[in-house]
Amino acid sequence: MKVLKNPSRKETVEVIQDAIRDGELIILIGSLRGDYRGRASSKLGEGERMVILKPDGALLVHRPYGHSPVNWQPPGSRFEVKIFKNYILIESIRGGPIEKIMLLFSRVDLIVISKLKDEGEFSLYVDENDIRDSIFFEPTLLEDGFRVISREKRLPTGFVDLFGIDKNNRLTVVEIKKKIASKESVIQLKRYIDNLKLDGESDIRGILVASGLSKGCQELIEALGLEYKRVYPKKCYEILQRHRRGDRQEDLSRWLESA
Amino acid sequence: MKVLKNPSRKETVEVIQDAIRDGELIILIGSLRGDYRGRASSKLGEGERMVILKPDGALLVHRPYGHSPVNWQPPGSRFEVKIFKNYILIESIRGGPIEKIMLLFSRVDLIVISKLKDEGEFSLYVDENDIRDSIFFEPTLLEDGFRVISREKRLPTGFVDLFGIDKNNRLTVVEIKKKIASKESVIQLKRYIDNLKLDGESDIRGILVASGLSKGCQELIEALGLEYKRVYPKKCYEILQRHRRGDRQEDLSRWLESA
DNA sequence: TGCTAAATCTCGAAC
DNA sequence: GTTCGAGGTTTAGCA
Repeated sequence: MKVLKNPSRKETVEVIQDAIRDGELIILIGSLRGDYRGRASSKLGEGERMVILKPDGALLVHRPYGHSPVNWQPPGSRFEVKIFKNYILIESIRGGPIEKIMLLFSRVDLIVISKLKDEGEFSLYVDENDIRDSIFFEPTLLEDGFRVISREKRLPTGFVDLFGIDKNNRLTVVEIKKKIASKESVIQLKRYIDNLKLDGESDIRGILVASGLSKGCQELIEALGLEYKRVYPKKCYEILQRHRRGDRQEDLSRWLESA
Repeated sequence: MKVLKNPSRKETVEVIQDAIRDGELIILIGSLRGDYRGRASSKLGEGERMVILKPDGALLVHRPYGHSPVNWQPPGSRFEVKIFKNYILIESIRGGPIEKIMLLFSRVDLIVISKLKDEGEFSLYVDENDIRDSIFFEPTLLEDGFRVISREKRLPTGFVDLFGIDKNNRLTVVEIKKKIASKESVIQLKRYIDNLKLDGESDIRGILVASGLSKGCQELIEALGLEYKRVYPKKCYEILQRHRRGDRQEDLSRWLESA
């Protein structure tokens, strides 16, 4: 971690160039003007802002207010830093579509250089239980006329996520995957159905529920006489909010332990 | 500008609370976990990130990569900072829709507090000169059959943006505003026309060009016998791109002088 | 205030 | 690499 207050122009350029080479995050605070040319075009007059240069090439210019950066460049862009007259000039060039941002600092008040190590997992929260429960609460999410018999039904080869009856009174087995379902999931669903058939049931539907299918899954599903139903995490979450309104007491200590 | 390296927990809380009260921008670098509940729900595991708290209530959690913040809160949210066990806890609550972010810092490496003064103008696509030039290049943008006589014609009371002749050979004065035109603009246009009438001209059209009118302007325009033509910044930009293709050579020095 | 349409949308996955 | 779809989309413009 390196912090420089009121650095000289020479210092500024050197430190930034070094940091870019070393893959570090750079934060600048100072007074600058901005110019952008690309898909659109914009001009930004002189003012005090913070500028972030990320190791992956992303660039952000943030004013002291607002959610969104006033100017930016996506990851993959290339930085150039140099002294231009009495200014520090930072350019960011993107390759396709060709776009260019120029930032002209009349003053740099602060530079922060920092190598951030961030491997924490991020999950937009809908896990398989949530999807299962949202179908339980609103079966039309899966199909009109579907009725749930049980959640988490035990079979010799594992647990069936959902077990129910469709509007034509056919037994239906539902396998749920959070994101993209693999062929493995399809085969597992088939295995459950075969299991139940050995138990004497004959006419059983199998539905794979997921927010997507990996390559070749659709063909396999059809070949095995199964079905696929896409569900949207966002929609599931909305259903859960409607039905779980009461019991959503968040406990900070529990979060601490779980994470 | 205040910079604290490896502040104590007590120090951290105090400094942040003071900065929030004083309407300052806060930058934090440290290791943290995050939790979000609202329209959706997300969990973010431990990792090193930068967190920005803006005076207007906006919150941004940025990983060392990517354009978008991994967690955020829009302006208008309320911050709370406190010590929780061995952690620093920052909460941000939004009022509608009700959303909440919890950030749990296991370590704060750096705090930067800064009052940024930023009144620079931001213009996307075009400024008034650009609109004027795009009408010059493609007069049909204003009206079929319109011909430009001069840009920036001087009058006793100021500069007329555009001066020309319409398809019926009537003299036409054009006043250009970039965004929403105010009543002041309408009155100014009327003043120009009265000026020209004193010079002997009798039949003069006045057209106000803008991308919108403020409340009550339309009535005033009609009352004074003037006209309004809406132009779209994006459309102007496309016209300029077509006509300025050759001389788009950007000259840094010129930018410096113009801004 | 609530809806609709555009965005320098971004981001990720499929083709 | 290009295209397509979803998003805590965000944001601006209007009714």
